[in-house]
Amino acid sequence: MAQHGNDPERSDRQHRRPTLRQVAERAGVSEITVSRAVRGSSLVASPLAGRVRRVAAELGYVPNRLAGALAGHASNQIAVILPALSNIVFADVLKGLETGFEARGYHPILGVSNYEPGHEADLIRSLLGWQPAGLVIATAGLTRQSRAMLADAAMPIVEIMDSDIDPIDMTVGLSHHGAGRCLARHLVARGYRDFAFIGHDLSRDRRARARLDGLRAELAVAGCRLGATRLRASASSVALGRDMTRHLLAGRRPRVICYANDDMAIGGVFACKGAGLTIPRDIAITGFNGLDIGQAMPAPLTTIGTRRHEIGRVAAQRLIARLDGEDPPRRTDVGFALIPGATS
Amino acid sequence: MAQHGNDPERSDRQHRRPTLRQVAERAGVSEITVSRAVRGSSLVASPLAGRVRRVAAELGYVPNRLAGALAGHASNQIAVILPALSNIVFADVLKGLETGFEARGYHPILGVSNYEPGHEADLIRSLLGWQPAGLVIATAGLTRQSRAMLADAAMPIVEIMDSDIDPIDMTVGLSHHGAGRCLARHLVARGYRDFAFIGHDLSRDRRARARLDGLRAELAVAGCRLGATRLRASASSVALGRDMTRHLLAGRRPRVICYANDDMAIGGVFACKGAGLTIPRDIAITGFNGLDIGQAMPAPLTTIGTRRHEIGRVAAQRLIARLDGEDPPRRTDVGFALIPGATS
DNA sequence: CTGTTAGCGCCTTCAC
DNA sequence: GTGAAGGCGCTAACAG
Repeated sequence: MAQHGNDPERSDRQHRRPTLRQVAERAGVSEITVSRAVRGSSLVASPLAGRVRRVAAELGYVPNRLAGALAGHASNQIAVILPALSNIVFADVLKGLETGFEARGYHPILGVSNYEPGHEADLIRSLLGWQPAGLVIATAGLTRQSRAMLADAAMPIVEIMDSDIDPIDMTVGLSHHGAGRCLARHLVARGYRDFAFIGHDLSRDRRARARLDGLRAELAVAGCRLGATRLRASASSVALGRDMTRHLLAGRRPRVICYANDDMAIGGVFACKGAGLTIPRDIAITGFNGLDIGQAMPAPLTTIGTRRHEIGRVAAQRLIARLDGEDPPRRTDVGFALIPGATS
Repeated sequence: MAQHGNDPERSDRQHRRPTLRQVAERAGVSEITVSRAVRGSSLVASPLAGRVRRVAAELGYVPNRLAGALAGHASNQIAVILPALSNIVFADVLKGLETGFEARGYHPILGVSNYEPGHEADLIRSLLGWQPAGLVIATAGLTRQSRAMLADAAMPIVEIMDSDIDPIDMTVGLSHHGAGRCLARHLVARGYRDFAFIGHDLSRDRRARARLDGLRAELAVAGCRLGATRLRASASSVALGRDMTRHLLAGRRPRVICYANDDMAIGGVFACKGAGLTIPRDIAITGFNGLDIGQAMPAPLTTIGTRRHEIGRVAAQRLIARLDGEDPPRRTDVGFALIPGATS
């Protein structure tokens, strides 16, 4: 009946997609043979496989992966939980993840925690329900419950961004505390002694907090003090960095201002220039991340370069390695690099 | 036997998660009752429902959504296909989508096409296999095949970013051609006559191409000509904008340089300043997108502001409306806004 | 190499 | 209100 491929029941966006059975009937073979042919199993004779695949293509057959994963105990979805998407950092990481996973046919299911541990817990529960093959998370602060769910999940888990933690399963990232210390040493070595800090809400962003702690610790070692430390409870941005810097400059001017990240530091550069200051003669400025834009400025920003895409790529690789039965390292430090720049 | 909740078979990350059946047995009811209780159906007496839910929680029961979606013909995943994640634009859109969907319990499954139509087609096929409840796509250039798959898919589809297209189902975006024309009119009205254009690879980015076409068309109307049009086949970035501008300035200097987007325009600002030019006295510069950083610069960028988060949010809303049986508009133009700035 | 049988875990439909 | 039967579409395991 469906001989001439013109099905009268085809009512626009309502008709059901063909299943294995339809293809099997049309090709005159069993369902399992179609299943094998479509998946490229070598258990089907080549000519037959070719014919079956042709029929499948004609019918526009698309395998139902829900059913496949349920029956085969193997989803190729990966849960990915990030704290934010508002700056380019996590977009870079996500791109790295996507690149690494995509090449092997895995697809990310995305959740964004907004740096809220409670919400993060909900996301974990919710995404685990899809029985993903693995989970990648840049934590916002795991609750006890979150930790229990992850410890219980029978799948590879990669905690990304921070290599200082003791991972539930694996971690890929860098030492934020170390990055803060590295920056401090650099600045002290250049002779700076009088520091201030400007950042966004660090109670939620633990990694930014670790950088500040590292900075402060190393300055203490050098006998310096971190002076004014201004934090504002809002998302980081260029405009915020600029405005907070203006306020800071209204008071006593420090010799160096360290910022929580490049975005804010760039705002700081604008504010200082606007105040008629020459960088780094009158004031030095540092950021964190090594964003393209900071390095493209007339005076490239002094900052710590991070390998965000690499973190994503390697995290994907580690997770896949585990799925392939290998035994990848529990902890991977992708490192960071001081970028001297010209603002200090 | 599992009386005291201490299962000896619990070998770290190997044990199977409890299913409806386990919960049912433990609670002394049928599976379907547990199913109903867990989903909050009113078909279960309150006290019973409470007890069942308590048992489920004790056992750490997490519903298998794969099975749920397969049996119930309703996944709550949404396929999202974007051309890139390398600049903040699509990260903003994705955040908007995530926000809109998350509130209703939908989760995005992400694919990135890298502006490759062939890859985009693969992604569509692949993601449709998960039987998502809907699909959101910022197209890279639909192939005939892609178009057929989408037209055939029995689900709401939102094509985002561009409102000029004739959508397969729905569209949410803005008129890029209109944005180009708007910018041209603004510049002509301010008396500019001598234009150049700098952009990245527009053969792949059709929307950027549409902006250029609109700009050119409107300039023609005003009797002006778009002079040097430099395009380079690589991803857009601040550094690329800066370098291409340096090259351009080595030749005849135009009165205005329009850039494909803000990133490149910011690079242009840096290059012009580096060349000792005063903006806008010696040369005017325009971008596209209205990024935070462009507006935080000492001289805010002349640009077209786009509502990226809004596009994502509204796209999610439209898609959900359709799932709720409503009849949302086929075409939604979220508009754009000329930002006069101080660089022209 | 190909096919048959028996589920995966859940939900719809229909009895009670 | 609660439950029993059957099936969603696919694949593992085994049979031929």
